Amino acid sequence: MAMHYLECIAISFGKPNTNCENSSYNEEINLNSISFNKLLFSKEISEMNILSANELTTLAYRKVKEMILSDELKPGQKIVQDKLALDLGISRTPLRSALQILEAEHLVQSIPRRGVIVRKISDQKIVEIYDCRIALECMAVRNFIEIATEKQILKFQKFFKNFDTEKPFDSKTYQEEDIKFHNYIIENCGNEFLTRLFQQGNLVLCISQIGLIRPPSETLLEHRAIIQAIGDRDIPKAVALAEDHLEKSKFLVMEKIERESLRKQNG
Amino acid sequence: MAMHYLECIAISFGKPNTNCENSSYNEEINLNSISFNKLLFSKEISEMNILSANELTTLAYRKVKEMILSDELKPGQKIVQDKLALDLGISRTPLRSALQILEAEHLVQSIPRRGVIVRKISDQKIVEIYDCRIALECMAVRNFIEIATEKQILKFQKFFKNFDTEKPFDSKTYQEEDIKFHNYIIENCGNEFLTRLFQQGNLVLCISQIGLIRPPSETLLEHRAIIQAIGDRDIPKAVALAEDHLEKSKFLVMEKIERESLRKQNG
DNA sequence: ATATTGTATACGGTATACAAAATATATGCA
DNA sequence: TGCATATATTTTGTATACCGTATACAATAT
Repeated sequence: MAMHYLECIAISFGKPNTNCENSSYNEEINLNSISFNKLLFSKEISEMNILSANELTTLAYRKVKEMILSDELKPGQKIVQDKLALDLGISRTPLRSALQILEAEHLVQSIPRRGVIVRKISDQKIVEIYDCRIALECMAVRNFIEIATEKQILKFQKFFKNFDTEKPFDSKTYQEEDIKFHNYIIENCGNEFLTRLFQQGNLVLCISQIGLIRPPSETLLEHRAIIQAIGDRDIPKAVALAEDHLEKSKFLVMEKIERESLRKQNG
Repeated sequence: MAMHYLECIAISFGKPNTNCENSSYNEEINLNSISFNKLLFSKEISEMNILSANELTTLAYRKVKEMILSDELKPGQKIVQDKLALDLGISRTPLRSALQILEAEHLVQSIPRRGVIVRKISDQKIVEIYDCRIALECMAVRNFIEIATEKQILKFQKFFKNFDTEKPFDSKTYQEEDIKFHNYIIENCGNEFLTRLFQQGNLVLCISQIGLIRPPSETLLEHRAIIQAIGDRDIPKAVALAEDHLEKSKFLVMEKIERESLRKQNG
């Protein structure tokens, strides 16, 4: 049963005289018309070079994702495709494509013949995500130290330079820096698959959605300590610090769950 | 700028008198008409309760995924949507939806206005996936031992019961058992997010695609040792064994990369 | 007053139609 | 014959139409 589409091997891709010559097809696309939420969509974390540029699909994907992560579309809320498509100025087809992707990312749930609703990221899920991050980021720190060039280390040491415990700073900017900091390690540890896994599962973004878990005064010192240990290429110390850093935030979320569980019991 | 679709909160879901009463919407759907590749699509690993039952989309998703993982659709090959849709007996719309999902899973790459091609999973990627699996599965083993009930342990100890080093056995069946074994730990360690991450990233399936890396005679003993250690609830030992088990396979793939790299240099 | 059934409407899922783009083919010219 | 340009064909991406199902609401029965 030889299927006839098996014959259509792609041999002519990347030919000269196309607008894709000599470039990776993973290149990102720019849709300047959309104004991004800087925090949630900082270049490092979600230019989503995973995705291709089905222009309107990409537009819808980004916009809807932004709406979900910024709580403009609320958990449990049903997304009425006609209305949302109208609002975005596109037809339902690309919107539905975008929703398929968001469903694969688990940000949205499709119920057959009912529609698509926004998923809720429970605190329990946040704890679970933290456990995954701890496992993966510790691995990333280890590998990063092993393979990082001096140049990479130097660039890494620039993180949080502009933040000072003395004078107050914008917490949104701080959170953005936090995201970039963690992503830098992930993206430079020599494991491309890891980067993709983080993007696919929104491991960083999902947690960021609930805002800062601990005050910068606390985490800034930890970040600095991690930077120091990595600069010294002290693997055991860096891994321990990174683990502790995430573990502490996770613990706070666990405490919150505990508190709310007790409150429920006591009425 | 209050958007009008914000008002359409889904409140009436799960009403009685519908055919969805009292049931989770995550329930799986059965499309008996499709014959699955048992190995690649064993119930445990990919009934994909993540996905909703857009019936034809789901059908296309499964079928195309199976075709990719079984090498019926080969890496680099272009998927001509018209032809494939015709072959599957559906229109391009649900096929395209399926391809969107597969792209999010990175099994396929979409190039704007050119088409969709099947991605190649390089040996280098396999190594990267192994690193992620080592980090995550060690965490899973630890948590599984901590929370597993006696019943779960007992069920777990049944794995590989029917395999004997003395008499030969079907390697496909063995690989299937291997997949189930690893998935059992992942799915019972109390971290639902982890399960999803494995499904989303195809962490187990991608590696299985290249077939058995080491002979069962070797891995069977390791599997048994892990089972033993978990049965004893010996966390350090179990984690060490699990890590070693994966690390050994990873090492073989790394050696293969090395060999091929040398062969290339020497012509 | 409450429950039940029937009907209207809204909405989701799929197929199809159409336009834009890319690839393949043909034509003309050196 | 070989290359450049023009034309035809294929194929993708988007919009829209259609159909079936789910929900809402009203009318009727209990």
